[in-house]
Amino acid sequence: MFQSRTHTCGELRLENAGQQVKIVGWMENLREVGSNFGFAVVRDFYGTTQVVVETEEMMRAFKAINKESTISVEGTVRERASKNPKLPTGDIEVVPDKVEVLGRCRYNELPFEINRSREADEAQRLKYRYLDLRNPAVKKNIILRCQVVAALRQAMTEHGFLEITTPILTASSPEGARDYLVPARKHPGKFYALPQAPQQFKQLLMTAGFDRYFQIAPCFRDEDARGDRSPGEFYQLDMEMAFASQDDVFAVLEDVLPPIFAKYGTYNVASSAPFRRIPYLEAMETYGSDKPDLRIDLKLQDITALVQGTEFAPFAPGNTVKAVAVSGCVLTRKQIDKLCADVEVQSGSKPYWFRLDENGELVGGVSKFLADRKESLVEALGLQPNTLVGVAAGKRDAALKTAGVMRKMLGAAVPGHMDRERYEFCWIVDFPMYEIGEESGELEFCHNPFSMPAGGLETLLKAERGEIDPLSITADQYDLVCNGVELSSGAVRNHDPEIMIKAFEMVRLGEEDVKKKFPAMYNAFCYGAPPHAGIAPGVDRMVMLLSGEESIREVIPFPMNKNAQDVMMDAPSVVTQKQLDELHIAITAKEEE
RNA sequence: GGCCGAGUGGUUCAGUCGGUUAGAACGCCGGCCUGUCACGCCGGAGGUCGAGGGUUCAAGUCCCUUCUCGGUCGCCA
Repeated sequence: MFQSRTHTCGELRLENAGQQVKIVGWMENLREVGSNFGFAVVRDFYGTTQVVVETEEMMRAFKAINKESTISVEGTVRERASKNPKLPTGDIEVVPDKVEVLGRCRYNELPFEINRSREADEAQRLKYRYLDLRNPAVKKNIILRCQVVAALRQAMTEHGFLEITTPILTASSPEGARDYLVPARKHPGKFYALPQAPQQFKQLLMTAGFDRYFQIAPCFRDEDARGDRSPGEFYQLDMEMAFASQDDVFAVLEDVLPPIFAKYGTYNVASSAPFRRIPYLEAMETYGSDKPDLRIDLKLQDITALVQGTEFAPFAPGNTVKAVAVSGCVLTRKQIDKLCADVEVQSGSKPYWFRLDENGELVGGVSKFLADRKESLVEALGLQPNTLVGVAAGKRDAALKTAGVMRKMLGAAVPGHMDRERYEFCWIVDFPMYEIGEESGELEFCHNPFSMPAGGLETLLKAERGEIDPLSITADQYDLVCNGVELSSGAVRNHDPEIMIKAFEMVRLGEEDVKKKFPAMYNAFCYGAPPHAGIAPGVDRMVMLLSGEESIREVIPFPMNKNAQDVMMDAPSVVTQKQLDELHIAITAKEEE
């Protein structure tokens, strides 16, 4: 029977010298320094401890153990003859009198070296995630995640929020992303869906009279992955407040997040309340993005009027032309070309540039088309010698996007324009309620139909009477952005069935559609609902920002790969015909196995 | 689904203009070594160059097809 350890591998210090101890863990390494003399390293969750091997018998015992086997070592703590100041346990070693294998590693060659697993092929890391996670450098992100989640729970609880769990098996929702469907055995032909978010449940909780709700909520969406978006499932700090305004929601997060970012983040500096609020249209106009990185000091300027009448086709009338001027530009011609190529990949449109050189001459890129209007450009953009000007031209949306990508890349590439070592939060507010759909060419909801239109029913009635442009209606909807990462979307909800129906009528839908699409919520709101508002910051993305990782998979304990496969568990996988029969499922087409 | 990149011993990579027996580091195995801590030194094993087809006297290298992985866009309120 296993007898417990007396100490962990991170625990022993000089004052333990002379004590009889038992440590357990994985055998990380055996360094043979002499004949029948060497050092074994034992690693557990808490750290590593050196075991000194000085007898022929012990050397034989240790050499017989494959690395990464779990072992127990009983022996005496001794002060080291040569200490290692880099290790917490570097002052001592354990002189063993008994070593025992607890779980043998049957392989003497591993898929990768544990301490270098981060350099290994990602497919291998995911397949052997339990080995990858033995690496302290990999494990630390998961530990950070636990600490952040615990801190969020504590802070939300202290603010009077109740954590309430909501169903995982629920109804398919017609809005937003693709659902994960679960066939219902007892109801042939019918399906549950995994929730894309607890959106409707939390609004129902408000209607039920819970004043402040939160949940570290799993969300499921069947959409393709990104570097910062894991396929399949992710976690949100989902929250909702009754009898609350936009300001109330902002106040809570402005109170909850900065201390956690400052404490657990790589940078230790976070914006303090209140965060900057930037209207959506202003963000697009000034930063070319609805998730601007405010650590970069560059802003976009509109030069459409200034470039009229040039020979350059992209500057032709009807196109929008945006510029971003970067002073003190040290980039070489080659670096500029590379950067432009990267911008084109990310934005989908080709960017242009010109430069005011050291002598104040207009040179490079599209400068030859602009020579005749140098003065006005220099004045309008406030150009100093040695300034690079990135230019984006095209249809308004595309030009803004391209200029925004360029702003981000130039800010990162040219020294002096980005203060990296901080967390810079902002709210993006006043999102448009409606847009003209690209396919339909008609008015559609821009984001989600649950948001309260600014001004409520009155605004919608004005639009209906033709007194205002429906496209000018904004929603009480907001995004939380940090360092160019969209952490979260939230809104003041539309809790009034009358306004809800009117909002739907604007897009040629009506009461029946509302009832059909959101029966529970519509019915509930007919029984008296409180005005309420909420938000749901992504936990994975927060931990990503805090850890400084570029890939979201580094902060998820068991991530799926890009194609939404779990290569460790082999999911998704085929199931038996019996299971299919019980679920009334027939496979109509299947790839060859 | 589109575009870009990658795929070479267990792992990470190099491989020039198509030309001798495909190299290195780490890991593994064996030997030496009494204070290492990424221990060191000597030696050794280990490769269908992702798969299939083509061009050629000759293909890791060039062409076509395909698979896998990553990035990106579409998509994701």
